[in-house]
Amino acid sequence: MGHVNRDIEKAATDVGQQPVAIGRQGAVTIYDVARHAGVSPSTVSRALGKPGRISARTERRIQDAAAELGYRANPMARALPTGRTQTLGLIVTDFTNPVYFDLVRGAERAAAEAGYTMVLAESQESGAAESNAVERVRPLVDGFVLAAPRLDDEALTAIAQDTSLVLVNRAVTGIASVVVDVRTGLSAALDHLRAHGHSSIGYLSGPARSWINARRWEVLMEEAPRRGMHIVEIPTTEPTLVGGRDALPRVRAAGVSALVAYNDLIAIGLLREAQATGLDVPGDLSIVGFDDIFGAELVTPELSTIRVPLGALGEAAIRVLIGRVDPETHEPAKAEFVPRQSTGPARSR
Amino acid sequence: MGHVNRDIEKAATDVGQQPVAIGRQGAVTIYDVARHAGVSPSTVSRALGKPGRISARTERRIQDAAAELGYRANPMARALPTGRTQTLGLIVTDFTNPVYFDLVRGAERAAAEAGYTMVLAESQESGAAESNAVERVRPLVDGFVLAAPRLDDEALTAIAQDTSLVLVNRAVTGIASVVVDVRTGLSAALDHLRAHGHSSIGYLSGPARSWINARRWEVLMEEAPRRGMHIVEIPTTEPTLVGGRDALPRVRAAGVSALVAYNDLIAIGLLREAQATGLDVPGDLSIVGFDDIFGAELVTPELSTIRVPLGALGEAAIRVLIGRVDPETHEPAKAEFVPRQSTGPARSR
DNA sequence: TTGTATGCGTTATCAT
DNA sequence: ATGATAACGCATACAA
Repeated sequence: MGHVNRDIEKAATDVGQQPVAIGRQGAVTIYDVARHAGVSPSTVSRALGKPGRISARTERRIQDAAAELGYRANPMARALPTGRTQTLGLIVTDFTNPVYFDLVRGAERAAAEAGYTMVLAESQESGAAESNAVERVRPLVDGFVLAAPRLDDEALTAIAQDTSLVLVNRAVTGIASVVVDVRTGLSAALDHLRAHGHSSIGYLSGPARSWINARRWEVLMEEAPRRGMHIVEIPTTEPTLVGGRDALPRVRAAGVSALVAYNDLIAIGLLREAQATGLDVPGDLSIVGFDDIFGAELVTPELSTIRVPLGALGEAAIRVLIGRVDPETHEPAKAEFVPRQSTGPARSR
Repeated sequence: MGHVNRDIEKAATDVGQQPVAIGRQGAVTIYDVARHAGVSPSTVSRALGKPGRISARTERRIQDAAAELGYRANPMARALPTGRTQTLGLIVTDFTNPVYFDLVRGAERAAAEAGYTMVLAESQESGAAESNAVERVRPLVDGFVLAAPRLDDEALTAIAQDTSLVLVNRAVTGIASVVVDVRTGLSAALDHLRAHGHSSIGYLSGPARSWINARRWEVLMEEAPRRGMHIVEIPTTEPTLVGGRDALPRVRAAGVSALVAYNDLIAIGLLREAQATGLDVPGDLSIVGFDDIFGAELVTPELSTIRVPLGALGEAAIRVLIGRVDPETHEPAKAEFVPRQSTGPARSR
């Protein structure tokens, strides 16, 4: 699959030995810097650790020596006595789900800004794979973020007991979490649909084990009747394009004129399948997505959706994790309805 | 932004102390396991390290003890004597660029499969940010993958000198790299366009510093004339939707009937802008994208594009990095033309 | 086969 | 203000 030269790791000796990946063998240590600056290793450690506590003169000398020798601290060696790795973890269920793009970016930026490095893991579908990912990541981070975990409360609580953990889009008592307030967005969407004459709508639901799915449905159940609208839950097989596509028969059977989907993927899948079978969107069917992922405004008609500030969410999760933000006082970000072209007047039939 | 309870790190004592993220303080070590199993620490180390080299009986006993105590090796402590962290890095220019989704996933899977964990970093645009990312990641990984680096050959060579490095979509003498063969895909696209009567086409180019951009243009320059087609390079401001959108005036001025874009983002940006100004695609303009990202078949008309096997590419990069695959013998993956709806007969005008 | 001793690079606790 | 020294948890060379 690749080509071109193979990287040869230069051994300490001149004879090339292991062509394998090796950390850094001839790295310069604080001992080298100490010798070069004519001080003791511990002084070097202090000078580079907290620039306040030693004489300005020797501090300069040490910094110069470090720069000259190209000294870079060994994070592993540092982690041993301190117990902190300056590394944070992020575990998502599916990389290729566009929902996570901005979340990952937001998290990575916040982490980098605070001097942390991100380790990333994917937990596929199952709780088992999620457990694996957790166990693999846990030992080498100072804490981690779990996005939309499928693990149950008990398992999560156990994890949080000896590792700092922040949940995204999932609330468990006793565990820090960052969630989005979807009520305003959902309400706006319902108002919009009602204004267009829709009185009976369907909710294309997400995974049964998903906390936010339950939350969204819950809010819908409260807000729709309040507006004199009927609402039914229409299950999907998976929260993807094909899940949306496969739901069309059930949607037609349900006889609703408008839909709110668990996410944009489902919404788009349904939209395209509906068009493929000759339905007009929004003429015959109004569709509202959720998340506002990349691609939502690429489809024709552009997808009306409830935008979730994913980037901000990822950022917030990291901030909470490193203690820069008190989750108690900070108020939840709000999802916002974005009307586009996939919603319109209900056709009387 | 968040809410709900704050995670409290349980100190070794019963009195809660630091509410901050701390690695793992009361962790069980090989000493605990050794005591529990009635052997020496080194025996434990061996039993857990290479299950072959000690008596089967004591090995069992040790494994049981480890399991009972919930022992998990400390990667940092292990990394110190061995010099290897069992961690691999991946640096991309932009997380939210859909091109990387599959690349990241492929890489993460290959890494996980081989027992490695991935650390991820984003290098924004500039070479400076890329350097930062490299320096931040480098010390804690056994090696890393750099996707479409903006750094110059010299800088890359310097990095590769003391860290294992694999380049994706960039070739530098002396550094391992994984690239895709675009000639077949490009040729197929040109054949397709010529068959539809296009004789003059434009190439919407990517970043000037991009190696693959140069490569693609090069191949186009060879293959188009060979088919009796004219080809012109049409620069874009950035490899994004807006870059494609902004290129429309130049496209019209160039008077070409078909375009090949540096990537799908540019292609889609142009496609939508063309439609917005009343042009018909493919009636007035045929457009071919590059990469086949998520979203390429979401637009109307669906985008014809040259598919790059990103997932396989990420996987291959990791395999090369950990030495599972010899980049010399493995032959490059081939890009493949995927005709869809954005290409069609040239309208005589 | 198993135990003992030493070192990995750094921070932290003592002295000085 | 600075220097010696002991951990941190694990791997390994050597001894038994």
